[in-house]
Amino acid sequence: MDTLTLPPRAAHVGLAVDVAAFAMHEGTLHVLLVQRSSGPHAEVWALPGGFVGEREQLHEAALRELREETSVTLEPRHLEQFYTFGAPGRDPRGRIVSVAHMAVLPYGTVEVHGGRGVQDAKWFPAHTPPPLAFDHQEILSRALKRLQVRLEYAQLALEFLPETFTLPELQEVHEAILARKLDKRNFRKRLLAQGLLIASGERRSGVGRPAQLYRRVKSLRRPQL
Amino acid sequence: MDTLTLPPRAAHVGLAVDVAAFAMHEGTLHVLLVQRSSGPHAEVWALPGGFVGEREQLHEAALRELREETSVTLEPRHLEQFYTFGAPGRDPRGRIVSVAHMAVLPYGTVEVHGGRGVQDAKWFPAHTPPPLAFDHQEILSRALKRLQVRLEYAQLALEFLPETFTLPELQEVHEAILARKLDKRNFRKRLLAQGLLIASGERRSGVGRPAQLYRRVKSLRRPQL
DNA sequence: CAGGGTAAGTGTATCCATGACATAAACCTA
DNA sequence: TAGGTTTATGTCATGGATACACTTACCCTG
Repeated sequence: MDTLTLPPRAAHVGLAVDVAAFAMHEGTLHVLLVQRSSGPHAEVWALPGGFVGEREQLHEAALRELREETSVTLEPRHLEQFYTFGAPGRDPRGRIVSVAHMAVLPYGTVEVHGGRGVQDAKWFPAHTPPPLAFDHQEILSRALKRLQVRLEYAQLALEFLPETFTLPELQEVHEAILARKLDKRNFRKRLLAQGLLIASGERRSGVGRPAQLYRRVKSLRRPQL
Repeated sequence: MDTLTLPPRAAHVGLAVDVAAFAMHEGTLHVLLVQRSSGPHAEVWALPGGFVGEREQLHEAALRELREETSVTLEPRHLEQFYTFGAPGRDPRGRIVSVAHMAVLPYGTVEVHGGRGVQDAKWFPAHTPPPLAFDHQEILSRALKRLQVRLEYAQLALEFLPETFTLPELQEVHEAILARKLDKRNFRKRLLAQGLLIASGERRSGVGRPAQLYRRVKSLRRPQL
């Protein structure tokens, strides 16, 4: 019983991770997808993912697959396991169980190209993705729901933005995730009341009145990851 | 690519389930534990659990292990996957990843005895368990937290009780899970306002004024399981 | 059968968070 | 300098949560 001794019926269960990685792009929430080049569902778009190494943490596997398949180099600002999908038959190759993760990449991280085993990698609008391989549509739906829930704790929305940002920009992030419009005045009230933001120097010279720039406060308490 | 072809480095990852099963007993929240009879951590108490079969749903494996190891025959009123633990080294036998589940058993389900591979099975106070094998203390802590969160949706507390129950009994369940006292009047107000309970005939002749009996309303909408 | 013990049951006032809503201020450009 | 465009701001009504003390109903015992 010292080295691994599994019952024979359990020996062929494969363990994988899949990652729904989100980022803001032109005011819309986007999700990172890869186009499969081989295996089942070739040519079809799918969430980045793959098998977990023998000595690998689950979240490490998620990060590795994200980098290998999409050439995204930046560290995700947030990475969170949210559900494990294990229905028999979800993968035609055999019994494969996938620990699904939700990730947030900072604004503007959109330069991706296919890597190992995939022919392309691109951002798609998260609420209206193309047809997806396997049960990835369900995984994506659950990831979106989790993202929306996490938004209540409000810290997470900041991870989509650069270090300094305006309140309208932050509101745009919330609206893109929730897929609905919010009231400007109430949004400001609520966000500023939380005391997570501090103002700095003015900026944003575009059209109309310039907007105040904010940055996030030091970080009083860390949310449960 | 038709039969399972995994990269060699992933071949020896074992997939297991563990179950934190809760029930009310004498006014205290209890968790069901088994005493291991062999393997690592023999003699030590642990959450019921074991390996997932090749053609088995995850929640089916959880139910099966619960029955096999503890002789609990009743259906859990609630079963929910809540986190997957996969740190290398969490099990000395090798790389074993465990999909952890939280279950609620109805009130009074206390007749258990050890089954396959365990020498005993007993209920313990959930907030003050004995030393546990592997990382089961952490799994139990997370299960408790999830149970507390689910309490907000308030349906779940009813699953701990028999079909008819009094408001003080329901309050006792909430207090046992949250590990703090609640105000009687506010509790009634809140619970009755939800419209999930309907009164029936009076009863409960014990000491003091008799308490009104309630039962849960049909079930308007099913919570996400 | 009366009084004491015990637990169930009830109402009000306050506070805080949320949502609806319209106008003024700052900058840019033509 | 006038018009366009976007940021910024305050009030009122509503609903939910919290704090808090006394009355009612039944049982048991003397």
